Amino acid sequence: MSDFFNQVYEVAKLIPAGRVTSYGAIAKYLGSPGAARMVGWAMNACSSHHEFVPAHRVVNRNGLLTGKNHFDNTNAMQELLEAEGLQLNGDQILDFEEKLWDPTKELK
DNA sequence: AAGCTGACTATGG
DNA sequence: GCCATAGCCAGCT
Repeated sequence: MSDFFNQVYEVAKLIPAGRVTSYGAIAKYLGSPGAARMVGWAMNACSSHHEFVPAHRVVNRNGLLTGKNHFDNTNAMQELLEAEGLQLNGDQILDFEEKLWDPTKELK
């Protein structure tokens, strides 16, 4: 498996509970701004990773749960987020900017 | 082996 | 403000 995927997983696992980040933010942190799709792809392949990856804490730049379709149950993602203290309006994360955890700012 | 695909994003009409 | 287009790059068929 490529290092890119591993790095995506590594960053994803660093996201604190109750916080979220965007695909683009991770891609940028990994040095490939614009490769947000690869981050999403990495999430899709996270089942091949040996450890748990909190893919539900990664959403698109609008705070929309675009990847919920890829969970076993389409409610699983929002339920997990709500269980972590996030407020959701359907697929939309409320106060997204407050909850946003940007690796390029928080880590570095 | 070559092309298609995708859980994104930014930009232009 | 919504639709179309173009970069992005690794895995899958």
